[in-house]
Amino acid sequence: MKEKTREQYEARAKIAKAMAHPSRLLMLDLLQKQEMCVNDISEKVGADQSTVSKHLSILKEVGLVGSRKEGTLSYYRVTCGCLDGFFSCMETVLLSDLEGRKLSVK
Amino acid sequence: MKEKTREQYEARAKIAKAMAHPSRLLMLDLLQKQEMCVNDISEKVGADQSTVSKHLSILKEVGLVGSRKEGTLSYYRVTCGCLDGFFSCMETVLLSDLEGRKLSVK
DNA sequence: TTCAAATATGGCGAAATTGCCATTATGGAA
DNA sequence: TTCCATAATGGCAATTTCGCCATATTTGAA
Repeated sequence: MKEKTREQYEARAKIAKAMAHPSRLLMLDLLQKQEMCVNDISEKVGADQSTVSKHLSILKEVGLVGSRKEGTLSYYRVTCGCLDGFFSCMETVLLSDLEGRKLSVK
Repeated sequence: MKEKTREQYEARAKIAKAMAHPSRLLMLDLLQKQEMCVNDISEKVGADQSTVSKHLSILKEVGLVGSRKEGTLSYYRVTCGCLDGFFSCMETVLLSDLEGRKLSVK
């Protein structure tokens, strides 16, 4: 696989977009540790239930989380096992960025 | 490190946002292989020079790329070594998402 | 069926993002 | 200096995202 198509980059961008929000990153962190229902997530995140529900549908849309119904409750969970690598890379970038700034500010 | 602050999630979200665009993902792919100047990137990406320049400043802002000047040229390059993990995780998500859809469509 | 709890969806204004054009730096050559 | 090539920045309209309210929808209990 050498050259990638525009479609492939758009598909990737959708995933990055889904993660490009503080609340959704928090949700991913939570849902990676344990399955949770919307109301509990809403409390943890501190946003309206409808807002959280929409965030969850965005994450689900790109396949980062899955859900199951139990009565009137919807339980969400992270479905992919590679998020830790994702996050640790972000931390690496943040740290190296700090060092870079120290240098550039002189 | 147990609980993360909102600031930490916002910092991560900035990085995810920087990657949340097809052209910027393509640029990261290019600049990971080799250093390039703005004009060459512009041609490869197929967008205006000013557009590319702004994209690059977004990537640089969060520390994903660095630059050096040589005469009137600005050479950009990827500064973090963990992007491959990033991208392969995205591919994993995309693939598992496909399988999931096969099931859900019945 | 009627009611209540949990979740999903519609809608809307506010805020952010996007991409091009035009303009402004910046640096090398004549 | 002037001219030219490269890159960065301002500005602006179009598009997208965001978050809440209000309203559906769904499911179980009474």
